[in-house]
Amino acid sequence: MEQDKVLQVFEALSSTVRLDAFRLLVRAGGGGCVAGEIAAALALPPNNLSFHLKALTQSGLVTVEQEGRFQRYRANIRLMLDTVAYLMENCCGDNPQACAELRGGMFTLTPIFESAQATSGEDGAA
Amino acid sequence: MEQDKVLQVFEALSSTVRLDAFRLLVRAGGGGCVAGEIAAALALPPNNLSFHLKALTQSGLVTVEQEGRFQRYRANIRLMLDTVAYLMENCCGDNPQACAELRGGMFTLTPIFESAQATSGEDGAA
DNA sequence: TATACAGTTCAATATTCGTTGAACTATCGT
DNA sequence: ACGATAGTTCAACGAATATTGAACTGTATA
Repeated sequence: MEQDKVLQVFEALSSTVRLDAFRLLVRAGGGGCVAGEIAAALALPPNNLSFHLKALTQSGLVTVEQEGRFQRYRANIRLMLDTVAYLMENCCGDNPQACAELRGGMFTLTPIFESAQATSGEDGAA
Repeated sequence: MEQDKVLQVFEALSSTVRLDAFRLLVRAGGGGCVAGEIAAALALPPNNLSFHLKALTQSGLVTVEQEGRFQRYRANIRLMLDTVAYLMENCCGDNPQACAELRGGMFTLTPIFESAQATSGEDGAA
């Protein structure tokens, strides 16, 4: 995963309306939501929502699919998890014990690392 | 976890220098880094770094501890994971099977939910 | 084809953010 | 106490962001 992409993701999530919209789509799951549903849920004028949805889409955090005259948006959970994996790369210099301590035993991140590095193939993988 | 806090976290991570600084601190683990080390690693003037470190600190993503005339910064991994948990709340309407599909089988998030809801005690948990 | 509906695009404005240089505070070594 | 080191704070300027209203594109329906 490139840093530019990661920055776009974080910037996308650093606005109230985009954060709300994304969380709504996360809750909606694979079914996603149509733009109008999001606008209603967030009580936003359509042009403003469109602006934010565009940012979310360009970041890759959401996908759009046309459905008649509707636009159906869906959360890209995978990208979000890849982003977290990017943040955690070489956490604690890859010392698992020190890392567990720092996390307060929250949950093991190892599966994230493995998956992320296998799929996004970071830098040295090639 | 409150939305305001989450927004601060994402805004903190949506700048190149803050993202770099945070990742450096993640790699450094519990030992953290002194401001000068970060400035050297990132090739930034101290006043500019100070500006960004302040934002990171205010978001809670990093902590500071004075050490003689140095300031030692450490990543708050826990907050970052809590933030991810906030994003994933009620993912796919809490349908684990649909959720696993959406994630592309990346890794199970259940431990995140449990931990996050147990500690931050969100809204409907009670 | 004409009308309504669903969303997007555009221009303008106000606000916020990031960088720079200068001055400042606090600590260490002598 | 003095100078040097480590960092922070402040003011100012340019760049980027968010919101609004108006006009626009495309799809459905009569």
